[in-house]
Amino acid sequence: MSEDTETHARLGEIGLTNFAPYLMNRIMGRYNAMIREEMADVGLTTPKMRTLAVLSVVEGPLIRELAVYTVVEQSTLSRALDQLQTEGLIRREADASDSRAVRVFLTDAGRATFETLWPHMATSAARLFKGIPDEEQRAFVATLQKMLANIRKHEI
Amino acid sequence: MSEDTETHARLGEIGLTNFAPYLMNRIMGRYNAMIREEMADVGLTTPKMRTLAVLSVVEGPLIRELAVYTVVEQSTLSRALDQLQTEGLIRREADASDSRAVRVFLTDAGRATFETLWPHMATSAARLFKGIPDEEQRAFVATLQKMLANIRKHEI
DNA sequence: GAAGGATATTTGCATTTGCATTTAATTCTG
DNA sequence: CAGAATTAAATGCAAATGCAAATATCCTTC
Repeated sequence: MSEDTETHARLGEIGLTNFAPYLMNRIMGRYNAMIREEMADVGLTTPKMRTLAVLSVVEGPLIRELAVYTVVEQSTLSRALDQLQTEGLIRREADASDSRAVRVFLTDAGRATFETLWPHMATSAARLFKGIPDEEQRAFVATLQKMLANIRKHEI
Repeated sequence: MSEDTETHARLGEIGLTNFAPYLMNRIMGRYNAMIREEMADVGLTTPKMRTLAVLSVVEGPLIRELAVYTVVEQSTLSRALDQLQTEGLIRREADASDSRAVRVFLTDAGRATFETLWPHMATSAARLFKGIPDEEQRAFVATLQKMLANIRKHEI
């Protein structure tokens, strides 16, 4: 099936505000900017903040897995981990069965730092959904999960 | 109303894959990466590609408006416009009533370039929604529009 | 109508980013 | 089991980014 020969409605016909990727970029652009401004005060960049968030939920992932979860380039992540390690918020640990691989863990200090961050993230997320009924929110998340399954490259 | 004292469910309780901002970042990370890889072949960066896309729909916006639409920092956009102008894809034009302001227009060459890009963008967008019924897609976009209204800082 | 403040864009500069490469270790194949 | 191919992570380096400052213009107010 050659997708090249498919015909698509023009963007002008759909309209920018009916084109889902446009809306999602606009929304996440603002959401991420809000979080970033708040985190900058505490000396955290987006990759560092996301690392803490994911590690609060996922125990000891490999660095390459963490790169997928955080949606951060592996080389960028590697450097973010250097900083977090220096600050004592995470620790790297060699994988038991594969000595190329490195697993990453939150330290107690890292977990404590994330606890102070999370309310800001949760508040921003709640603001996104203000005035949107629970049922609609659940349907929205369900659609997002299907979309991720459609597009993801990695099995995690 | 102090939001600082609100209590939020922990991220661990919600689960990463039920947290909408996480899902949206994962999805748009992959979507944007796919587009970026394809555009790199043609010498277009994300800011340049988005500029062409928005200009195909919005006639002669101010640069600061274009920055909002494209979700690109204004200084970054300014430099992207330099390149697009050099390549003959857009032109800047002084605003009639405010000589500080600059309006941006697609040239014929720019429009032609976008026409070749759009099928890729549309195909990637369609892939996101593969297997998702039309009705669900419409509901999803409607929710996105509400979310944008909730979070946007600018009146455009 | 002049001065002070606001706004639109560009530019200087230091930081961040990402691609490509390197290093190190593992797995596959004949 | 040797050697080739693959994989994980770190690093060198050029390019992209974003903040802050500069420049130019406009608006307000007295």
